[in-house]
Amino acid sequence: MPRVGGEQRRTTIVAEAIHQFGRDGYKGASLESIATAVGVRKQTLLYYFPNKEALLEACLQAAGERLGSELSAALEGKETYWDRAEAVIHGVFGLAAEWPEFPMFVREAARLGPTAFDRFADVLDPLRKRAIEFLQAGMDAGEIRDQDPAMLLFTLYTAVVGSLTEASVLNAVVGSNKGRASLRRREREVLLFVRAALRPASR
Amino acid sequence: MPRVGGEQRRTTIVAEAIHQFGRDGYKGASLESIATAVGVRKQTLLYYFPNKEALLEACLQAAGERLGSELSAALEGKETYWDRAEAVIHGVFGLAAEWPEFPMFVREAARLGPTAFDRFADVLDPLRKRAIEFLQAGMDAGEIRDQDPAMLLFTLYTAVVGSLTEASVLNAVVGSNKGRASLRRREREVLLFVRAALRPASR
DNA sequence: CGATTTGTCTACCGACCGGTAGAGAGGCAT
DNA sequence: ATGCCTCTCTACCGGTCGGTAGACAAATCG
Repeated sequence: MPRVGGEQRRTTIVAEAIHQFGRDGYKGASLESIATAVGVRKQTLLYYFPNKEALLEACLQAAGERLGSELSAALEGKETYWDRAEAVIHGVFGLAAEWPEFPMFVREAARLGPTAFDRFADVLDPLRKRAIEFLQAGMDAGEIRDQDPAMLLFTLYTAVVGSLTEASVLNAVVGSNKGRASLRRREREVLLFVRAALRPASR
Repeated sequence: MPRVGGEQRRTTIVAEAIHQFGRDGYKGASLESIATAVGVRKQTLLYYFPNKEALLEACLQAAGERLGSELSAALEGKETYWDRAEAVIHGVFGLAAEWPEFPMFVREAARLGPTAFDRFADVLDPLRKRAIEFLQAGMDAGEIRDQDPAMLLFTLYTAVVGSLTEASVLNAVVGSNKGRASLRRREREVLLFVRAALRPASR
């Protein structure tokens, strides 16, 4: 009976839960299989989290914080409009490379409805606000094509997350999407796409 | 005991199953609840489809055929590059307007893995091939920014489906996403975005 | 009209899932 | 050493799910 103890157990359980919630969906992932993967009995898991929903909320919180710190670090020192946009996209793709289940988990969180998703989005709200201000400023300066900045941010989100999560579609449309090479290719494609979409009408 | 009989029962069951698979996911939707919604017992449903997976396959087939015929009709008579691209996007948004669970079901199908998704994609393969040829021709003619046509098609897919399915994200980023007005707004945004992304570098 | 096919039902089963109750083992402070 | 707190476990429960067996009625056909 290995006694790993409090906080560490908690975080490994959350990490595994994010993995399985992302892979199998909230309903599809069972407490039993999450516990087994961690090397512990289901009841041990229920000692740390009173029920499945509480575990989900901990996962949402943790995922939000992780993405937030990742993006904050990526934005460090980036000044121009394009540098910052590229840093965000590159940061998300980097996170996806080392943690493939993360994008799938975020999408599952969105699927579960606004109540669940807000738990994730609230952590990122400062970044969201900054992003919208930044896009608006870029438009005012004529560096970015004029449009609704919030809708633009949403469209950018769907393009990035979509290209990270729709592996089956990629397979059907393009073929061969395994491994890091495909990920890099998709990142490049999204970067080109976004650059083209941000570019003002006449430059 | 109303005896609706063969084919009609089948199609109403498939329609309801697409609805619930899209809303609750494949695992989350139970045969019981699908049957009840149709107004029939679970065992009647199992009379038409030997098991849950067979029901899913019928749904994938039906969804593919429906989308295929929708898009074929939308493309009728459209000649220019932009007209055709716009017709496809407008067609998909139109289908989403009258059948809100359809995009969610497609995304769920993609989540279930390539095996399941291919059942849906195979029906659309002729359209996929035509789309890639069309994009390539547009690039050769200098009407569309030069890039990998297959990857471009994938990115367009993610932008359209994402903006139709990520309602929770839209809510968190923009606020107010209920009703047809929001759908029209998203269609307009996707159209602008895609137009900007397709536009050649110098015009 | 009787037989067969088609469609719907009741009854039930084994597996699994989320969650409860509570025992017991190691670490820590007194 | 004793007692307490933290952590992990075994045992079990009620509910749900996918699926089987088979009765039975309506439609169809000879």
